[in-house]
Amino acid sequence: MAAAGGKRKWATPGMVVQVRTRRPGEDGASMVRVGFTTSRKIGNAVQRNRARRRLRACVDDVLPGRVKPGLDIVVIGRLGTRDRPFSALKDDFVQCLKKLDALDNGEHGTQGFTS
RNA sequence: CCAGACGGUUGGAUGACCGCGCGCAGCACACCGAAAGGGGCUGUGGGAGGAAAGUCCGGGCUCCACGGGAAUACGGUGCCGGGUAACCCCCGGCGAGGGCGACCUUAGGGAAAGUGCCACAGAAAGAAAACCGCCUGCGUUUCGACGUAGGUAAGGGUGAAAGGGUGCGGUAAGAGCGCACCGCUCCAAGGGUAACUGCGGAGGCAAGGUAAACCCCACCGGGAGCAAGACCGAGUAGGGACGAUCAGCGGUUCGGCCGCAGGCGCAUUCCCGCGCUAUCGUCCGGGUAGGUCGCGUGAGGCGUUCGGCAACGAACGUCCCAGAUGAAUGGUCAUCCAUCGCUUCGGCGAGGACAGAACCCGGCUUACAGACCGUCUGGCUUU
RNA sequence: GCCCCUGUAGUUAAAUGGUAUAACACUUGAUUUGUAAUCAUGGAUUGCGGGUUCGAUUCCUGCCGGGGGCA
Repeated sequence: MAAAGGKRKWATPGMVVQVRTRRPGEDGASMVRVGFTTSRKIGNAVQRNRARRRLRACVDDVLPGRVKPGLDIVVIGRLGTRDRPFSALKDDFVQCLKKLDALDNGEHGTQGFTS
């Protein structure tokens, strides 16, 4: 919720991404946490689940080792999430991270993330 | 070959890698939690439907209520026979209606038990009825007709519907008044388990429609639903028991034991009455969050044989086949199979119907790209 | 998942089985120099599809949409 309320977000046809940097005092300062949101606009329960799974698969593909630690990321599904080709979906995600200045050029291992 | 009717099957296939939740086996950690309980890794097994949908019927199961029976009320069902655990379901038949036909549709008991309704129009909407018309008698007459007493349902007009239809005879005019044919009602041989059918006979024809209007008759029905229900069980706030301490006044057998006062509640004001009264500790019980079970061997699937026109039943063999709970089936790739578009006929591109289990079964209804199989009807052509 | 309620003009509501009615809003016209007010005027497949009936908003039935409740 804190991430969703923040100002840092970017939208593409495949998804909307919101980012928040955790304060030092919070738990898991070195981890990246990812949350997914799929609203009823997308369709019924099965269509929402499928959109959510596609987003999760996309994040699992892209994320490891490329994102600054200590971030909370919220990925929101849109109508396009269901039918968009997977490679385009990945491109969307990378573009979002770039625009939100979340990509990490240095060496950080993947400390794990929860969703 | 064209057009059509009915029934059934299927609901993309194979493989690879990475994931998801569940079962089983093994291993490890003592990781989360107060507890109940949950979790990690590895291997392995299987993981949506014919409608899983709508929640419209019928059951199982669970809790609640209930001594038995009957009646009433309310709700449902409603041709006959069969099937089934049961049904508003299914099968077979009957009647009625539709179609050239294959075939389809059908809430289809009772209208001489009673009540209601049938708007508008029309004279009249039900044991009826004379508006126009037709005919007869009498009276008047300006010879056109008018008045009056009757007869008459053939004609006109109204309506969804006007109390058989057509023709001939008959008559003052008419009329089942008589006759023929058709229809109808009643009796009824024979057939059929029955619904029903009906050889034959009788009757001049009565009894309009509506019961998905009230109703009558027969039969059936207790209520709620897995968010049912059962077990384990924090914290907080109530409840109970025990112990300790304190009180505005008085008493005291020194026990929160008794009385008074005060406060609060019994809708409100006064009087009376009734009930409860503070703090701390320990224990007990109900119960909430949370957790576990319920939860999948079942009216079960498949196959063969037998009985039955069929629905279905029986016997034998064989198989174990989803179980989530902020809720698992996904992602990517390759080859093929349908489909569509472009095509220089080599290919290229797009792209997969309706739809997603939530306690479980039997039905119904609704949605559905296509593909395949079988039976039958009508028409055309050829032999 | 289960259980209820509801659907009529643009909106809010009526209507014994018998021409779908009213208010507000809207369209068009009249009145006015113009506006308001006033007068006239038009607009509904009764959510959709079947059935019963001579006739259905009403009765029966199947779908569709909207709203509410149950731990």
